[in-house]
Amino acid sequence: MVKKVAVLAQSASAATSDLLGHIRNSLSAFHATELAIANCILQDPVQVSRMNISKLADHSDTSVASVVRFSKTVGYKGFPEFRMALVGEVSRMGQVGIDISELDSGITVEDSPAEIIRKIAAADALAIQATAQRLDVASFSATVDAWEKAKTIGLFGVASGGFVAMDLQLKLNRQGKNAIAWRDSHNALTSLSLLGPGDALVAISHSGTTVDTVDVMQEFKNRGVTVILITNALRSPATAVADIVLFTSARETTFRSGATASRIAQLTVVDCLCVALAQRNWSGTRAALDESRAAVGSRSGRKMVESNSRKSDQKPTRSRGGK
Amino acid sequence: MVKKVAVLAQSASAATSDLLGHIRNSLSAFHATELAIANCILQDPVQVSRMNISKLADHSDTSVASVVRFSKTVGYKGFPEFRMALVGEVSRMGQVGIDISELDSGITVEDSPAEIIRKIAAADALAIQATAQRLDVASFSATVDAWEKAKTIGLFGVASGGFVAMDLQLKLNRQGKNAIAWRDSHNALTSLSLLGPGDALVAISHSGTTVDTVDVMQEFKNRGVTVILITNALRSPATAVADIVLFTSARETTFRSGATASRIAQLTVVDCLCVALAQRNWSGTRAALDESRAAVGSRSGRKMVESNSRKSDQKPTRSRGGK
DNA sequence: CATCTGCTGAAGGTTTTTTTCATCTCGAGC
DNA sequence: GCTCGAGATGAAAAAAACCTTCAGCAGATG
Repeated sequence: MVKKVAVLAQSASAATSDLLGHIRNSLSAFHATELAIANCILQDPVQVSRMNISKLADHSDTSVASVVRFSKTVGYKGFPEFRMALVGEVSRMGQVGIDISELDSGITVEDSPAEIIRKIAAADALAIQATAQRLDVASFSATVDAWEKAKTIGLFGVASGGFVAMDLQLKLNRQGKNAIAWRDSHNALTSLSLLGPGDALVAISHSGTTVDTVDVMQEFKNRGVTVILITNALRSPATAVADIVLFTSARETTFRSGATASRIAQLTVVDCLCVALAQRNWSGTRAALDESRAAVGSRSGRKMVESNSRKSDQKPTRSRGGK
Repeated sequence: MVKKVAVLAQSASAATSDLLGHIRNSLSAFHATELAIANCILQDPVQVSRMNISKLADHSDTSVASVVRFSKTVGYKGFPEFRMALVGEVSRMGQVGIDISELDSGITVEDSPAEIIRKIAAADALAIQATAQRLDVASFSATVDAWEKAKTIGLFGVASGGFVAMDLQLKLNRQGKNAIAWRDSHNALTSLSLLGPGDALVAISHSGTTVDTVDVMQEFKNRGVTVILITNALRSPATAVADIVLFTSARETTFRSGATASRIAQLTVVDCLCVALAQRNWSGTRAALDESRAAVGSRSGRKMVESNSRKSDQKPTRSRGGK
């Protein structure tokens, strides 16, 4: 009787990931051989999903080793995993037909308001699910470790990434964790001495190419700070510098100004991290939360019916009693 | 070396047929070991789709050989083919939707990191979809009308709602639309005269009960400004004041500090609005977007190559990021 | 009770995938 | 222009996954 209790994670929502879109997005970051492989895949995903590694290497005029490397680059443990993902994608495409490719076409001038809402919501929801599915659990845990260890956490992001950074500061402070958000490199570098070895810096950059962000990351890294990067780009100057990289998987559609889907994905990641951190030290967190809530409550005055305040008092439900 | 000319027809049709149903139907025709395997698969197809042949043999207390035989019995050339079919099936199943019952259980202290990620992502994705579905198109269009007409748009939100407001300001400015975000009532009321009849104020409040927000809304309304509210609460002091209300549908789970799912829903709504606004005046928007993009572009290009050469130090932890 | 049929797992052979390592390319610095 | 080094690439060895063969065993049948 072999009782397998192994919590081999990543169970249910295994389904949604926009693999092909992600590859198409990253085309510019690929090398010659990677590009050849990527083109092969994009050109006929169905065929490729039926090939084994040597066939694909052959078909793309590269070597098996390169295919393995490619699989790893796009975020899988090896070729079989990659192929599974591709099979899933193809299978879904076959079922819904246009659903995913519809995102590519983006939004047109003739779309009705209802259409706009539907398409954007679909893109955003997909971004979240794809991000969650592809998020590397090891890097995720490493980040939480780093945060737990850090006396102070620095946060950096420009433009819309800055809002995520500020949001994160708010969340960490609420837990009683020391955190400071900077939104431009000058301020960040001026405060360089606030962080030191054992501390952590979180940089948020959709493209990973903003020069200010890379500069800040490098400077802090030189001081021995653990540098964590949240980005959507598989390979970029920023990923080269970072100690830990957390990837989001968002595809932008036309008509959308900045990196909105990406920011939503970033928020989700950040939220997951905060919850994981809170979970590590539940009693302490609860105390801090209660305090900050009390402080806000007294200001909110009259009609404090907020559902939050009720929920916070419950302990999280302990699920199973024994082991 | 007898090459079996496997029944290709089978595997082709398998792409669209109901594999799990097929197995369930055939349960009675199976032998002891086959039954064990079948049960394993039916019980948790998602897990099984991730196992290799020996894991599955182990998990079902049978042998590798039996699993191969089983795969052939169900109509495939071998185990890999069978597994691909299963992956496809699972992938399609997952597409249908998120298990809602899961959300109610919330997050427990024992949840693994992977669990946390999955649950939060599901909650967030659900919030987006629910919001999109329930969003009242009439109110939505009315908001866009109001924005189009307004010379200046005021934006107000406190705490995390403030970030959404600032984000929105960024997006509107990028389109060449005049918008100002305030994050506390004092500043907002000081700038009261910036808005007048024909202009619009957007207030963002998850609960709709924050007293500052209601005050600001009331003051602007008294000046003849069209007041738009984005909130999650069906009835609140704020909804009573607003001219137009856009509802988000986010459920918070335990263990989550603020209203994260709610904020993500707010962002989605805001993004839809911006796109709809942009659509009304596409050519003008595109010009503005191009301009702002050019301005940013010239800043982020230059140093890419230089930082590449620094890659020597350390690579980011990739998939196998052990300790 | 002997025999037959057909399921079963272990062992060994085959294919597929991963890792390692020597070679190559390209750009930076002198 | 030359040298040097970092990274990219493919060949081949090593590892893993998979399939086939074969002997053992249980239950049915004459």
